Amino acid sequence: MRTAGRASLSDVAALAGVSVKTVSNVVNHYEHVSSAMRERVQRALDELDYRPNMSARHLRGGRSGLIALAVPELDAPYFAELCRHVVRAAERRGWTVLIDQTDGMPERERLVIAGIRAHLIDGVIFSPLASGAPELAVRSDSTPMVLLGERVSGGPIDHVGIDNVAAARAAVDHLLSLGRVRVAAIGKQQRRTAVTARLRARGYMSALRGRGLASDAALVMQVESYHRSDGATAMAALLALPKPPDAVFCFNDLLALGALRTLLQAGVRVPDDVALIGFDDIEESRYSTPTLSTVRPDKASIAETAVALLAARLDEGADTPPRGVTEPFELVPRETTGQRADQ
Amino acid sequence: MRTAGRASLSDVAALAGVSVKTVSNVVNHYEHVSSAMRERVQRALDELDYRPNMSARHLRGGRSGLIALAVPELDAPYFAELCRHVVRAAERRGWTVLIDQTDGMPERERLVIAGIRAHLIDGVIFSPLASGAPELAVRSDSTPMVLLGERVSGGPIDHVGIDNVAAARAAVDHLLSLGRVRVAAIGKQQRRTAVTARLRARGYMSALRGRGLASDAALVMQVESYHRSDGATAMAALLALPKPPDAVFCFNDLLALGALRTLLQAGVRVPDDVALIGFDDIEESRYSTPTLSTVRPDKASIAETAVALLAARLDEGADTPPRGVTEPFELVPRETTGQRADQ
DNA sequence: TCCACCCTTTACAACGTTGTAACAGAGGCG
DNA sequence: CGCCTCTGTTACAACGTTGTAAAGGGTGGA
Repeated sequence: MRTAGRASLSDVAALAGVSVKTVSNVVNHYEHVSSAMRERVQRALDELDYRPNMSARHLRGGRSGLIALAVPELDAPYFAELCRHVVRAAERRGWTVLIDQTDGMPERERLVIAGIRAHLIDGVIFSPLASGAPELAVRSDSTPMVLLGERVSGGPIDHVGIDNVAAARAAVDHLLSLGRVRVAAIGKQQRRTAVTARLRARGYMSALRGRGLASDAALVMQVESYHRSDGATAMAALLALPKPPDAVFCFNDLLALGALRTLLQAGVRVPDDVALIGFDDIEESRYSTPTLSTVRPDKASIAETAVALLAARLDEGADTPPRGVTEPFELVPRETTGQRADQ
Repeated sequence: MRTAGRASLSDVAALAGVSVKTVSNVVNHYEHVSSAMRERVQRALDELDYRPNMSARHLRGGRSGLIALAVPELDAPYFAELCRHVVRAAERRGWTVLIDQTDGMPERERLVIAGIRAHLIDGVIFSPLASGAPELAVRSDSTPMVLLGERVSGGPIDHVGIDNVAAARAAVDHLLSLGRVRVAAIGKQQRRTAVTARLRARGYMSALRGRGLASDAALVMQVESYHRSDGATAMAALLALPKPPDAVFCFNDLLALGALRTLLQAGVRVPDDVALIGFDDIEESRYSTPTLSTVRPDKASIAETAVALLAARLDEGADTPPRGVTEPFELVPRETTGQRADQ
């Protein structure tokens, strides 16, 4: 037990006085091994503290037991929470997760799409930010990939996501149901590839139309990225308007929490003067004051489905048609839309 | 370019009509290859979209290019932010990071210590929660390991951390400098292995003594873990005391943000009635209302040092004496200790 | 008694890569 | 002209593992 885990099957075989294959059979719980032999080999295994060499197994067997999770930022709470679930779900299937952090940079995402880790990973779960259908369509690498987020139309790639239009509509409709009439939105994006932003914007417009309200372009704030600081800045701009909004829908919780900070600092009462709702239901939203209303996608379920799709794809090969799964979401009213404090 | 990345060196060699080793030489930019040959091989490489097989390289060369980061929880903001930095620092050295999530469970940490990933990773960066010196002392696996956190006395393991006693003392002293006289602490732990908690408690006591104040056991709150909910619960208990505190030092920011929620919900004014300070400086602390005073360890520097120590250990082997690095920290006063709003 | 079958163990090859050594050929020098 | 050195290319082996096939020995039925 003292020696380091550097012994190979042949070392163990030599010590036990048997063939390499017999040791391998014991390690892999092959059925037809006499119990005497099993015991003898096991003693040698223990004495040398044998650990299988994963690279050799992979080389022989073709699978590495590794999957990659490629996300923009690990420290964005939504992705941190998602990552936790993915690691757990992967673990249940005997997979280990390695991390690719793209920062949403086109070049980094291009590498993920091109399969920079081919021959290392069995598959990749990819949450694109800067890449859309065109970038994904030219993908030549054959490593199984599951996309998180929107469906890439026509692409042969499995994906899992939620109905962003419906979810955004539900959020905005919740604000409208409070009687608010000037509902702003924070989170519009310039980039062509920002599909999710576009869908949530569409849901926002749809909710307004549904109540017969005209939309006001001045109330739709564009942001560079989806951090607290972007939300804070956008909210400040909204407050500076001649006719500021009486409610704000933020495309994610971080934006909303940044906006909340600006509102409270400016002495605006939330929700009395301005109601607020976010998107993602990160843990933090349950502890802000006031607590943040939001839309909750089922992250555990998304993670589990993504890993399951990867597993299925791995078993089937690339021939079966791509699958798309839409996971449910839930409206979570809290104090920023007038809910009582009991969470 | 169409075909998937499944071609091997020998496929390329066959296409180019040369030996396998020549292709290998081209791939590895070996010096003595004629430019005509180089070009011919490159064409074949491109045509077949060759990607090196990492497992084969690892098997041959002994290194995998993978390191593990073993942390309790990825979705605790401190670890999420740290993880981001570790991934970046590793990337700079050509390493990929895979994640082990221990949940702070003894059994899971035992596996990390035992080297569950031996022969897969080149090294591991480990942030233990449930394991102390005894558990680490019996480590038999020889995979290089860098500990995040406290020094394991006498152990042969590199580590990087901060001076927790001094940092906690600085935090509490900051509260005392505001004239507070009943300073509570949230974050004490029962478990023997909770070294960090013990050191921060020691810093707390030391700061009180430094100002000639007696410590009151009723003001030191024990918690199960370091989540927002633990902080909220502990704060509620403190408020229920006959003589509640006028300041609270929380052993991390999450506890503090939970406590803050309880305070505000109870109508306590912060910092007027109760001042509050946390530890970690997670991004969230800059956006709560009021913003949270805290102690900032240099996470980027901790991550970089950890990876550098791993690299050094990998080059040197296990023979050189273990290194310990203490990274600096910084007191960050914000609104919960009366700082103005300009962050 | 012989053959067929099963149980147990083994030898061999192959996965893809690269270090080592070796080879052929060209050029320089005595 | 022969030896040496250098360039460019190659064959081979080995990293550790496991599937395949095959061998030795035993058992049971015909």
